[in-house]
Amino acid sequence: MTGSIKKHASQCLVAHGLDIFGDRWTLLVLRDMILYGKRRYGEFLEAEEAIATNVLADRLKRLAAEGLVTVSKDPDNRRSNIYTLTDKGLSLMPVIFEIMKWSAQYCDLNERRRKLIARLTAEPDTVMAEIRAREAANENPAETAARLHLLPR
Amino acid sequence: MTGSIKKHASQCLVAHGLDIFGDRWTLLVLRDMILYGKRRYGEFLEAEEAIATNVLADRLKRLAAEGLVTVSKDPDNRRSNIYTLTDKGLSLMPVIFEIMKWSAQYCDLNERRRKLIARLTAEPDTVMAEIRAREAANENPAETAARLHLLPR
DNA sequence: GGATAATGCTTGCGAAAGACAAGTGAATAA
DNA sequence: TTATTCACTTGTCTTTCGCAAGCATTATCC
Repeated sequence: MTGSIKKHASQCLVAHGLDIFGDRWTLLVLRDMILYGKRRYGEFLEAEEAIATNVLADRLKRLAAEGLVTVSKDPDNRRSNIYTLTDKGLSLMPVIFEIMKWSAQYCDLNERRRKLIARLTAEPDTVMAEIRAREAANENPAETAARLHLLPR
Repeated sequence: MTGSIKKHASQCLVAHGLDIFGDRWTLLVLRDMILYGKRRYGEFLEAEEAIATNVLADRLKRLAAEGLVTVSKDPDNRRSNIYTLTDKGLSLMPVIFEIMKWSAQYCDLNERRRKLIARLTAEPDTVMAEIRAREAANENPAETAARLHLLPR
């Protein structure tokens, strides 16, 4: 493993969360899975933030070790792993939504994003249900993002 | 400055938030301010997670640069700076609450904490209003934490 | 009023983690 | 059966972190 990231060994609930996803990359991988339905190594590499390959491999291992994702082989292509969100991973949706809502207060938003934020604010439970339904259905990323209006542009 | 932490230079709202508080320490400092009402360098050093002095100095500078806190001199002790949350800093309360609620799902909680989480879930707006009121009143940390039942034990 | 202590940092250094480029091995495609 | 794709791993360099020590300013003690 590339790194082992020292844990805070703290009783605090905030610190416990940060032990698991409090670094520069883990939440971005989870964002790709939750918002965009990405499930493959190569898909995560396409993100505009350009995570390094070794760091991505490390974070995926860690996410699996923490039980936020499960790993399986793609039955149609045995080179390819498929990373699937567990309930524990999906339950981070509210954290990600609140980060988005916070940022939205201090950024210029285009129409699309304004609508998305409005929806996350007005009916978060509906959005979460949609995302859970998509996970259950194994829909492909492009369709998903478009259908759920989660794309940034 | 100790570090300058490379930014993601991303359009994404999640990435934008992480550019500001997506490291191992920033949110813990904000937790100390928001939950416990801490306002001085020395108080932050007392946290059980034991932040390094240079990292703390760096994060406080950064928080000020991002407009999440303001810095002033303590009128009663001119050695001491006072770090005060701005509205932008206080508006991170929902993010911190959601992290706590997420962790709470996967940790054993004592009675005190269970009550706190129940309250954060049932009436977050009331808790946020109390915290804002405390900020406005400049109450001291020990009193605050006790009165608002925010202490971990 | 001079020594001592408290406070809030800064500095220096070794260690850990990250960024980048290149390489590897298994599976698939041509 | 050769080439290519995919998912990593490895190696090297740079950045950040952790720790101990030092320093400047203000306050306190005698």
